[in-house]
Formats: sequence, C-alpha cells, structure tokens
Amino acid sequence: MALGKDYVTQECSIARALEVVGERWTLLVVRDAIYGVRRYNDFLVHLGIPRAVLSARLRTLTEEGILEKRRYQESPPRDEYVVTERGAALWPVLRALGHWGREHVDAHRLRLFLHADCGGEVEPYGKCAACGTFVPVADVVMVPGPELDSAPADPVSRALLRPKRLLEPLETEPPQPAY
Amino acid sequence: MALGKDYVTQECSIARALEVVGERWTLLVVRDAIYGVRRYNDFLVHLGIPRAVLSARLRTLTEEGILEKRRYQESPPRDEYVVTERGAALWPVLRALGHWGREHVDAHRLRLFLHADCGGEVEPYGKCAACGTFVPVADVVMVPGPELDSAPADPVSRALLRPKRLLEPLETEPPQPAY
DNA sequence: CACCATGGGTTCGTTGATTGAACCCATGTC
DNA sequence: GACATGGGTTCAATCAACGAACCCATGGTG
Repeated sequence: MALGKDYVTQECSIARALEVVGERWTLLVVRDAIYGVRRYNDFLVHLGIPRAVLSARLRTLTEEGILEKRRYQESPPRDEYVVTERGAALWPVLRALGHWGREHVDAHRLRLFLHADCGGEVEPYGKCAACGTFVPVADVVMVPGPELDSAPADPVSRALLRPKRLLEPLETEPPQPAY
Repeated sequence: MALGKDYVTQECSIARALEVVGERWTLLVVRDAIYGVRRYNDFLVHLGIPRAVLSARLRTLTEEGILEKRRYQESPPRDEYVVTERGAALWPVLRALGHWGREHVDAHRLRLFLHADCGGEVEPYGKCAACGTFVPVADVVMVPGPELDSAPADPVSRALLRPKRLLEPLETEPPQPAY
C-alpha cells in the first residue's frame, strides 16, 4: 500500500495506520505473530499465503518496527520474527475486527480470550468481565471455542488448540517419526 | 478480496471480517460514511479514489449491508449511501486503528471525539473520560484538532471542520456564484 | 433552442500487485 | 551420497488499481 499510489493525501490517523497495515495479508500476519507464530514456515502453512507475498510482508513489517527479525541459532542460520511492542499495540484493532466479524459476519465462537490472572472472559473492548480491569495483551490466554475444528490439518492450527498466552512463542509438535 | 483468492480457509473471525472490509479503500469509505459523507461525488473528492474503484466499493458495501443506497430525490434521480447499523458497528475498529496510527505512526492530533451529552473526550476504547459511560457512535461529536489543516482545498474537508455528530449527514457549502 | 454544468456513473488501456509453481542454497540426518 | 528442512528468490500468468475519457439524464442560462 505504501508502494505506488497511497493514502498520503489523507490527513487522518486512520489512513496513516492503513498505509502501514492496510495491505492484503498484513493484519493476518500480525494476528499470527500475536498468537505466537514466529517462523517463516509456520506463517506459510497457517496462512496459506504465497511465499513471495509472505517474504514481502515480513520485510515491510520488520522495516516498520512491528516485527523484529532475530537469529535464534547459527548453523544452520535460523531467524524468527517476533512481534514488538508496536506490533502488540495492534491487538485492540484485531480484537475489534474479530468482534465485528463474529457479530456481523459469522456468529461462531471460534476462540475465547481469558484474563490470565482471574480466568474471566475478556470483553470486546479489552476489559475483564470478571474483575473489570483492562487486560494487557500479554495477560490474555487464548483457548479454543466450542465451534473450532478440533482436528485441523496443519500443525500450527493444532498447536493453537492448546490454551496459550498471547505473545508467547508457539510450540509446534516435533515431526512424528514415520514407523 | 472476496473475489478470487480469499481468506476462506481461515477459521477465524478476524479473517472473516477482513474478507468483507479488508480490501483497499474499503475502510476509508466506511470511515467517511460514518463521518456523514453520503454522496458519490463527496466520497470521490474527499478520498481521491478512482471512480471505478469507488463504484465497486459502494456496490459491495451495499451488498454486504454496510451501506444502504437510497433515492433522495427523483428528477434528476439522485441516490445517497447511508451507513447502516452494521456499518456503524465498525466504528470501534476505526477508532482503534486511528488510535494506533496516532500513537505509533504519526503523533498529530488531527480530530477530537467528544461525548455529546457531557462534552468529555472519548477515550481510545470508547468510554467517556468525563462521565465514564460507553459512548455509542451516534453520541460522538467530532471536532477538528489543533493540528488539522484549517483551510483544506476540497469542500468535504472544509465541511468536516465544523463540529458535527457522527452518522449525521454532512452539509457541504452550496457552490458559490462566481461574480 | 443551444449550450454548458452537475451528479453519477461505465469503459478502457496501462501499470502494478498477487498467485502458484519452480528453483536455489546451506546445513543436518540416514 | 541421497534426501529432508528452513528460508528464501525468480518468473510467467492473472487480477486489481489507476486515471483519463466518455456517457447520459436533467436543470439552468443566454
């Protein structure tokens, strides 16, 4: 979006935000990053995104300071993309989008978000229904809802079936030895 | 986005929402509609969007029930696009995006949103800072912030300089006779 | 009546982005 | 030595966006 014709004429912080995260796939990459996805291959299989597009999005998100690329092992060199504070600040946007999608597109309750400290459900605009505090993204635990497919095909979706705290790295199953 | 390759594989209400409003320009059209823009030409000059794209977006937003096309005069036939309840429910998404844009892209305070009942400022997640109630979109008054251009070129931007309640139709100046 | 302006579009050639398949490369494992 | 894995790049074909031009019905002006 930042390429070519963009929204620069718009004197508006919504337009400014969309210049950065408004391209196709971008918000889904950020969503996955907040869910704990960090590896190129995990984004790839979970999103079903073309490789070239994923590379482009990871690069611009890194340049924008929304993800941080970091080497987590040498030999063979392996990098991961970790969401920054700036990226995690997009959580309210994603929460609002998800809420709208559930209310106005498709009523299924696919995932639930709970407050780690007290177990209360996180309300659409970020408050805990039980204790009333505003729940920071790092204190949100995501659990599968009743209508989520319980045996998805890809390993990333399977890993996301286990309750997990947002931002924490996702642990995928090690590949099964084929007996 | 709904055309061709889409996000249907994603079992996620965020992806569902983005299938509907994730295309280029779409959220800016909805923003303008919530600001009170209703006429084809007003969208056109305010957004600087190509006509063909605007026509396409208005059509799909109407089909999705986010805008409603209605005839406001016969002879000559004139239609306006009015935001529906479903469209107005996107306000929290836009508010969150605008907040992120202001905090993380560009610090300018371009527009302020006040609670019509008490004059308090509406906080990022929708509560009134003064009286603490959750402010519905129809009770939000938008006023220009200190850093907004006070003499913009296009008549829609000029009309948006006057304080106005969201959702209410925008009144543009009648064309000046050229003496 | 002829002419131009306005609102609300459509058509079309050009440019740019997305897609999916194929390929690449360094390392590690059987 | 052969193959698998992670993390990419390249490329042709397709799709969407852009912007300029055109269209049409009506209304106002000289």
